Amino acid sequence: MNKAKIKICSETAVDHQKVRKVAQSLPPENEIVSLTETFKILGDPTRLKIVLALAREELCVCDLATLFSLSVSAISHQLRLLRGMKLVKYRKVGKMVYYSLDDEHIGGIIQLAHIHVREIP
Amino acid sequence: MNKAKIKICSETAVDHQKVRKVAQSLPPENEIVSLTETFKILGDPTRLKIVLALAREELCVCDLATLFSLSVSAISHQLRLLRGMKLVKYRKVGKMVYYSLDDEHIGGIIQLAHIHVREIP
DNA sequence: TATATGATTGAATAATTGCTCAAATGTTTG
DNA sequence: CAAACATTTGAGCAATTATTCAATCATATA
Repeated sequence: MNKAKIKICSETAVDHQKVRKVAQSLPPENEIVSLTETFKILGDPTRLKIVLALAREELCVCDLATLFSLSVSAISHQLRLLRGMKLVKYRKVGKMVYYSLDDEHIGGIIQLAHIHVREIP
Repeated sequence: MNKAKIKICSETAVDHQKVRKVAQSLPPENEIVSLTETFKILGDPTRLKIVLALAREELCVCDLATLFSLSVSAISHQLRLLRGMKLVKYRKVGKMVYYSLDDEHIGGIIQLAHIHVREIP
């Protein structure tokens, strides 16, 4: 019931056939939203750095805070988001919590994007 | 001169050797920022849909507005950002402006992320 | 030339977000 | 048990942002 035709442009400007064809070829809305959530979580320097660091070494919250000169709280907040997206896992050892990457794909996605940005100049 | 040691955690908690090692292995700051900009621009449903649509067909602003039931203005604003990132190119034909994808990598990045989100359940 | 139309732009607004600060948890150890 | 410490959490705040609205630009055509 959301598919009602809303008139946005004059009929002459819109190529309805093309529009319909493209509409059918797009992924479903829920997949698009999941995709954007994946990209969004990598779209912040702090979080991306955390992911890159954890891809190399298992680190505790203090290590990450020191590494990026940020407060422990700020790191912890971001780790919570990364946990929510199941991108990182953790291991408790006494008071300390060691985080590491928990995703096989994210590394490849970042690597591909890295190739991309290197070619931009 | 920004490397000054800021004390964040007690010395015992931080594994300075590991931190130093990871710090050296990370990409330079400017590349990280470029990476986040790439991910950020894909991290919005409207923009991602535009990119996905333009990857399939060359479309005018009205086509896109109709396709996603959004105002021409909203689409145009987003297209401006995509132009700024050189992800789309355009072709003027009279009053109309036809947009299409202008990047070889973005498709692969989205495709890889798509595989990722499909495996999440 | 005047009008209509596709597109762009700038200002305004509401929503989101990343960080700080303060307080709370959980665990170790004196 | 109390103090210290690593971490988490929630509230608050400043900055960013996606959309709308109104105005403007550019082109076609009547």
